[in-house]
Amino acid sequence: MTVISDMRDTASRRERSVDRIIHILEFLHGHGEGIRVGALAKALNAPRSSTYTLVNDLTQAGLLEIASDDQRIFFGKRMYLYGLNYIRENSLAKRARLEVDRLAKETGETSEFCMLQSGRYTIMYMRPGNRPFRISSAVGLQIPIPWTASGRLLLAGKSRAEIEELIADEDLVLPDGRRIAIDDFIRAIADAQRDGYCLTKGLVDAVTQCLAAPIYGADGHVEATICLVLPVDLSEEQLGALRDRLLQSSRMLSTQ
Amino acid sequence: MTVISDMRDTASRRERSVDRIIHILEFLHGHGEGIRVGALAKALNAPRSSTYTLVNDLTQAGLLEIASDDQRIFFGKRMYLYGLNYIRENSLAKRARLEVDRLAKETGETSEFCMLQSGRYTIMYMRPGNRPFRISSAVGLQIPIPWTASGRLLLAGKSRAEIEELIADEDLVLPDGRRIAIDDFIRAIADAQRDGYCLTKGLVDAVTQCLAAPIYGADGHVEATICLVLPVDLSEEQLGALRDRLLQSSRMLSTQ
DNA sequence: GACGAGTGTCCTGTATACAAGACATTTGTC
DNA sequence: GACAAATGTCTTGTATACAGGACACTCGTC
Repeated sequence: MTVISDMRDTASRRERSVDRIIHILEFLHGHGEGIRVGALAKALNAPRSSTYTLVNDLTQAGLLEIASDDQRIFFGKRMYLYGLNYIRENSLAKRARLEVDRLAKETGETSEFCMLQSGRYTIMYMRPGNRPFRISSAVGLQIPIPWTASGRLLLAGKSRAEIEELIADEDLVLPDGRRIAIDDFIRAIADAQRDGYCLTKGLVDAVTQCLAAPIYGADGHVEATICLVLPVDLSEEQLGALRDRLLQSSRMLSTQ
Repeated sequence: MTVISDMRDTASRRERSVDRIIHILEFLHGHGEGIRVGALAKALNAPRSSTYTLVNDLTQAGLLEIASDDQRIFFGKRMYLYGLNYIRENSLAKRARLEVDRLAKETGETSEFCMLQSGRYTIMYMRPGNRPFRISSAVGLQIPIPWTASGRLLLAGKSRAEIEELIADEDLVLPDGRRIAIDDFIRAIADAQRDGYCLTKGLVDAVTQCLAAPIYGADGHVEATICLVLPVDLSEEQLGALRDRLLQSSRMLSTQ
């Protein structure tokens, strides 16, 4: 039965609106900007009429909004408000947010709280430091796992096969065009697991290094990370002090 | 036809899952904390079996999460990530966020960006100031409109009937038990509209005053507000300077 | 001004998603 | 340890939500 249902052509069959909604939201998230309803239907390979009614319903509920100028639809105010509930009430997120604020204040450096969600790496919360840095507005965006120190920690404990399965080939290419060898990457994951932290230099850009520490869940696996975004030209002592402070936060958040 | 459909008993009829989903999310937002599936179904007067399948679908999609300890469901990570898209991409929200950060930095005072959504007042974004204040974590929560200076501006231009319609009776009662007379409230709205800003003292608590300025939309109505949360014991000059600075932000955000 | 491509709305038949209810477990209380 | 009140899963029939397609508009483009 499952075999048949898995095999049948998914292209054109009646679909529940729940699934349609989930697909719409996931598409918009990946797309990153507004899209007209017609184009949305085409992109999802969904019937136009159904898409129109669904989008209208979601828009009326405020989950989506239609740009008044070009009629493109995108996430709405309500979606934002609903989402805030998560970061406010979720136990780990709540504690992590406070700790990131504290860490940024004490060290003066940009601090972040990061997680993996369905194989994608995301900065969940960030507090900028005192340095006159470019403000990265990457909060909430999906970032290739190999680009980050946190990513190496989050994959700790996974087998080579799992890792290869999880990492898309193009994600191994850095913004400047360099390519990370998969063997180096897997070695870095093992190192990070052994050391209990991870430091990466000049990955996303040449002037920053990233120092990340794991946050362990109840079952002992790495549930999230907390990390510092630093300039590359720090002394060994400075870096060591920051690492000790970061590991303190890491332990604090790991112990339930 | 519409009359009949409006009149029929809404309690027990087949409902589309879109509507069920919207009701679930809206309920959770109002409820403010997790709830078991059974209780959710009862609260929404929805069939248990449908509620289970829907909640399971939404949980698998990450829009909802089930607390591992007591099986309560609440908003999930994905919902948060989707919501971040709004604040990142929405034109007004994007500009307002930057301006709030700038305002907080320049003045050293807690600054907020507020909106009305389906008759409820909400702090959309906040940046705390330098004062050792209690941090209000009311971002994203629904707050009674009469408790706030921004609320008075957001109702500008509405008729008495509309205002009475919009304000629930219990919302006129302040946290300390005092009750705002509806006539005073309506007068305050007119004053705020005339002055182009609004100052309220000791409404939510005795030691703070709130200074709010309107952000006008393309059609000339008050679309949002930007405001400062201040201690009550400021001098006239200090207050005047802050007001001028705030009105500058207000104009900046109003002009598309 | 004819044409193709797109948008948004409405109608209709039927495949199927939903509601109801049964069942096996778990949980808490006396 | 008996009982009531939950939870979570599964099956089934039928009311209806969805897909398809038609229609009337609005664009640009040649």
